[in-house]
Amino acid sequence: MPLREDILEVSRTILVKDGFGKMSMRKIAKHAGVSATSIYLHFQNKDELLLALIESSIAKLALALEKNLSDSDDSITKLEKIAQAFVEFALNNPQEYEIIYMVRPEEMPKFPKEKFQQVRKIYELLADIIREGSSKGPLSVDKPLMSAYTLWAQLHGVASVIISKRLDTRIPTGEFVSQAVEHIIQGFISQKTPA
Amino acid sequence: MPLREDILEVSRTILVKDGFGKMSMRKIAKHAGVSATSIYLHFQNKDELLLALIESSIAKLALALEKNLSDSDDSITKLEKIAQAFVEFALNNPQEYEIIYMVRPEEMPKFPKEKFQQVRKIYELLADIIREGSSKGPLSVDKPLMSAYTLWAQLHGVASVIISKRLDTRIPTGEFVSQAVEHIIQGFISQKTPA
DNA sequence: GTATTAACTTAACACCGTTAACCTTCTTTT
DNA sequence: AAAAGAAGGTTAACGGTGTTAAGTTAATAC
Repeated sequence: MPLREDILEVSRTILVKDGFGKMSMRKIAKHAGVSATSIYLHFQNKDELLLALIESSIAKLALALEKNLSDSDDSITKLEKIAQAFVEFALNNPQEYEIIYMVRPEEMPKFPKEKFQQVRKIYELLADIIREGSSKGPLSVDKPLMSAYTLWAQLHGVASVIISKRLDTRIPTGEFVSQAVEHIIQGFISQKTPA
Repeated sequence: MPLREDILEVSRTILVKDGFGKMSMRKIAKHAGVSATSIYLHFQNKDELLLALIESSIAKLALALEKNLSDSDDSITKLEKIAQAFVEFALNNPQEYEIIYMVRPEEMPKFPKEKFQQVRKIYELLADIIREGSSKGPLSVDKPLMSAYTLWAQLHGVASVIISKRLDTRIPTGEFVSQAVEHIIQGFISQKTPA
């Protein structure tokens, strides 16, 4: 009785094991013990299936970030921990991270914007910390939401560079991550020099 | 008489116009007035063709960056200009930028590492500026090459977030880019607060 | 003038996402 | 109990993909 959830689970397994490129409808069907066309009874098309996978991966990422939040920490420590957790999640779950942030837009032309709402929760989480650190802490920031996006883009850059194997082999990954994360967080603390 | 160069040119046109996902061997062949299999006389497979395209796109990017270099500028201005040029190139040539930095590794399993050497020139260019600014300027950096990678990863993050349409619709792109770039460069100028 | 090589061809293989049409089986309605 | 419908499944097929094998044609080299 392979239903929606079974298909999703099988897909997730294949995605994590073989990556998005190898995740075909026929392969999913075979692993679910069902014909390929059956999937279309539960999902409109592959994009919709992918979307469902993205949603669950986003939830997983959000959870991983929140797990590293402690009320007793000051804003900077919070940012540091979250930044570290973000990159760690990406490196430990490259296939899932990839579909969250790296699937190319022209491959999913009708990607519904409202489904990305879930990701916004992550930005709002970042923005909240930044806002907190900005009011009663040492963070010098005037537009928290925009800064949250900047932070996120920076972290994404670090993660994606490693995942897509674009890091120079001379540079050790671990060292790069910790230096980059430290540098990025530092950028939020520093006083601006007047122009 | 479509030879290697002709195929490359046709491929480049299709890539820029329709994107990587739509760039099929058969389509290239049709536009080159040749059978699909002919391409395999000049390129081992699609990955190799793609690699050649990546190389030429990298050269184009390197040129775009160098064009914005002026000896009369101080290190910070140089970094600012290059950073701006980097993101601008990405946004103005999204398809080419995508294949340079966003093509997933599992789609090109046998990607020869030494071919990425060309990209290194770009890092070295960044590293040189950082090194210069570190010795006789206000940049506080101890590992120039690693810092170059950090800078590049951050810029890539900003570019890729926009190209892959992951930027919140509430945030205006232009403003985001300029604020993010400014913030990133600022991060290289700032004094480190002692741990 | 034979041999080699470069450039090309068609036919085919094994995949892909997706659709159409059809078949069960179980549940609900009359 | 009979009819209707929904839920879950099927096979066959369309048009696409990258790629390989085998064969052709034309020029160039000895």
